[in-house]
Amino acid sequence: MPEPDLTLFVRKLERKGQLAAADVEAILALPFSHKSVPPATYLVREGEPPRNCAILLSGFAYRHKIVGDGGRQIVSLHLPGEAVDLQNLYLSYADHNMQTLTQAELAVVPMTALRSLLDERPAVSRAILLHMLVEAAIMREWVTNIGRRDARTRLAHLLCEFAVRLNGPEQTGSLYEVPMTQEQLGDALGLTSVHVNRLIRSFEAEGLISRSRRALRFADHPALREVGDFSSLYLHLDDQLILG
Amino acid sequence: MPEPDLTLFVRKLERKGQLAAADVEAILALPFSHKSVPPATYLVREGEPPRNCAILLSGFAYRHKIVGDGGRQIVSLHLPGEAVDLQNLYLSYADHNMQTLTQAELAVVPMTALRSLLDERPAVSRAILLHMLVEAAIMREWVTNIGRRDARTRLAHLLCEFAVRLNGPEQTGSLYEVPMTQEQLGDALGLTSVHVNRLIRSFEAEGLISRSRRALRFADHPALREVGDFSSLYLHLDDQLILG
DNA sequence: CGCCCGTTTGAAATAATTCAACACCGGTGG
DNA sequence: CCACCGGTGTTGAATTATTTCAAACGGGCG
Repeated sequence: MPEPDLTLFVRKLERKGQLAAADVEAILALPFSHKSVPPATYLVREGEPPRNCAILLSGFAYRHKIVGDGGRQIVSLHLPGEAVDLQNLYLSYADHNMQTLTQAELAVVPMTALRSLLDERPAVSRAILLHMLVEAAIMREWVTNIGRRDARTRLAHLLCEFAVRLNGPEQTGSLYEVPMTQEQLGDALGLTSVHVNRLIRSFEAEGLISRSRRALRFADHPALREVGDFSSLYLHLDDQLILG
Repeated sequence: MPEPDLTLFVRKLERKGQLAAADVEAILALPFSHKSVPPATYLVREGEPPRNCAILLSGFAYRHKIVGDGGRQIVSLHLPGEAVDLQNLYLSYADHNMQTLTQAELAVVPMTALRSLLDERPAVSRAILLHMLVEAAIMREWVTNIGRRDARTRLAHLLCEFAVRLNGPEQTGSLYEVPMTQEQLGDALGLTSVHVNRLIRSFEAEGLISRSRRALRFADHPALREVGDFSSLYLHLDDQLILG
């Protein structure tokens, strides 16, 4: 196993805003401890004060909230390379839970180190801010997806988003693994697992997707985009940091 | 009419993070043009590159997206004192629309001026970042509200949120005006205006609220919070900026 | 006065949930 | 090696929340 480090995280930030060599070094010099955790590990619990910020070196994670009647809503999904607790950076307690979806490798960075990095390096601060803006844009799309699209469209939309975030915009017909159970998909979409199941089966019956165990293939990618009312603009993939 | 200025905006930022006198001065020195606009004025349109950032001196605004079948989803509401285009600060085009809800007074600040302010003043940058974190927290709650609560709970929740954001946490039984039509409420909640109407009437019949024209009184505030599964924690009202 | 936008109400239609049972699959222990 | 187990996926039938369609009402404003 390679010595774990933060290069993946740096690369994600660099893709957005241009960082000077000194900025990159400062990030890589961040103190962290390495951790490997099983699926369904809690990284943050609602109500906790955030002491650390976990960066996903590998594996997937999700953010969720529990409502009064026990229902669960997944509010975001996180891919390898993402810093998972940035949302708590300056807040005194977490308003949501964060849990791993799969087995995952983490770099756990003390919040204080992160905060002083941001104070000292405006370029890093801008890059992080831009990253948060994109996260917010994704959340706006989720609100829209859940609020105003029917179940079929909603699911197709999420599948498209996931594929694009994972493989970039041009993964026509590609194979990928959705690391979620149908119940988790339901919790992300505001649907029941039963209904998600029926929708998946009908996508399959219509030849939009094909499956083998948990892996999923976009049999007809353009059609699925169409069904999902999907456009990747909100992901701001090509957005570069605007300066001045 | 008083000479318009940015003190309300400053005060909102100050409530969160402590700003030095020099920071406050720098914000107040921001160049802006003053504008008074009627209800339903578009401040930003999806696809536009953001050149300016409007700050609401008075009046309300909302952010929304349009889906394929013509449906509209309101993704956030904005109160006087809020900077409305911060979400586009570093993005090259807007992924949503921004529209005034009521008649409004605006301070229109050039994006470039705002960006250089942030570069020069880390404290302001932190305060803005904290403000964005709170906005994100609200959006997580909206996703949860729309995705996992039934229509009745959902509406009660939104009414509670609005009351607290407007008047602070202790406005028991207070009178306030919801500046939205029932159709707009529906678009914010992922419901139809017809259904919103029925819910409002039933709240009224149960003595939870009372109305006179557009104004609304929380006749039984604790009960409405209960119905709405509402807790104000996610608004992070008492959160102070954490340093170091 | 009359018009228009927003509200109100009812009845019929439908999308999605609920409940319940069963099948499948990979993993574990006998 | 097989048997069993728990979690996940699959399917059907009945129920329900919400939408749709349509019509009427009300009040503020030109």
